[in-house]
Amino acid sequence: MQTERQIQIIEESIKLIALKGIQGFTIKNLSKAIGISEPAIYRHFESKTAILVAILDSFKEMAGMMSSLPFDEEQPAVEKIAFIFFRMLDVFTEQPTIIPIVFAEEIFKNDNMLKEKINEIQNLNLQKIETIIEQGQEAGNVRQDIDKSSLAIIFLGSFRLLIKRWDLNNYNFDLKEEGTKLVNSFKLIL
Amino acid sequence: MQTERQIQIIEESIKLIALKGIQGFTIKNLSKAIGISEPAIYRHFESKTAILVAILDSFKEMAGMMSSLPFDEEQPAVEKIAFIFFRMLDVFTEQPTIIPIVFAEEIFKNDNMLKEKINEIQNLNLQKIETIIEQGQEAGNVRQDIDKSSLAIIFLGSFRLLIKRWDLNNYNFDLKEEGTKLVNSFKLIL
DNA sequence: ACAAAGTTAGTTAATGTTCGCTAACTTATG
DNA sequence: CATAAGTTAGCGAACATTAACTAACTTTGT
Repeated sequence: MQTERQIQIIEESIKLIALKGIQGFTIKNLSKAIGISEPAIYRHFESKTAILVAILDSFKEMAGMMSSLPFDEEQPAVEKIAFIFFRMLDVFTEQPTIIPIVFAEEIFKNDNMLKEKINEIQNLNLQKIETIIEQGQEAGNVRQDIDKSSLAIIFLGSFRLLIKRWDLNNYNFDLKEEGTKLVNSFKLIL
Repeated sequence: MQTERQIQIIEESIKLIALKGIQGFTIKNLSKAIGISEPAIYRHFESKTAILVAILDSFKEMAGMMSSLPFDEEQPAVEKIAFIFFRMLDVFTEQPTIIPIVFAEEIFKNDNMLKEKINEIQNLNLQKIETIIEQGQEAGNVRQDIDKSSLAIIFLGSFRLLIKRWDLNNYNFDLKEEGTKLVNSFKLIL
């Protein structure tokens, strides 16, 4: 369980990284953002790395929730995939600060444990989509001339690029609109 | 024009960033990798930022070359796009160290000028592909029910994800093989 | 009921290390 | 002999973290 202060530290850390990059994520900047002294941070996390671990764990939890959505098996793959992506669009529009972290694995290249965690999260998402496509191909509602793994990479990859561009261009277009356009393209492709 | 030493510094910097992340890119690490003292670096670049600028400029030059390939106008869009992606596959297999930099804009979030440069490079690539698709749609050899911008994002996005995964998984699969598979899927989609 | 003991969450001051970078000097080269 | 390219020594600033202490609560023993 996390205390209120711990949650606050995690949230401010995410904001800091989103805004200033991993190099701007210092205990000094963090404590300033929260309004307590630097050593006070260490009453709630034993190290800076521990904060990063907590951030990634919260992301993993989120990814886990996303990938364990209880779908009606009868539903065509197109619908399931559209549902997942729309859900993600909601999450990112509500909390745009997580984008640079979720999609920037290189940030954690320093630490092997963190790198592993990021990789796990990515695989979780990719596999979920692959499974849905597989089921669709078996049920005959998804084209079979393209491999399920290729289709999964195509969907997730293009979705990631769209979201990253939205972030990089200071949210200057309507993500939900463009996202819907993209997902509709997915429907035409499947 | 760049001296031999400057080129060496740029190359070692890229390697360092690829291996240790932006936080591992320090003048100390750099000078150690090259085998000279720290102040000697400053005989060749006036600051650390100047090195990063030189790196991005070399990438931009590369992207410019890629996007100014003289295509036979008669050629169908599929062929042009396949050609570009195969070319990129070659570049990345030869120099895998550039991957984490080319595809990790967040690294440069600190500095606005660097951020701009990265954005420019990305737009260059995206626009080139969009133009090719547009020509293909006009010539009637590309489907018209999906917007050219969506198609461009789909191709570039999935390609990026594939390459990033190759990097993140320590090059443990055959990139050219998987890349060819993906490009063949593009052909089926177009 | 109440004082002693312990916990929590903060403070200021200071630790050793690393950062990018500079000054002053030396060596190698044409 | 002048210039380019290196050296050693050291700068101030920032880094993550620790030490020592304190005020405000909570728990415990009688």
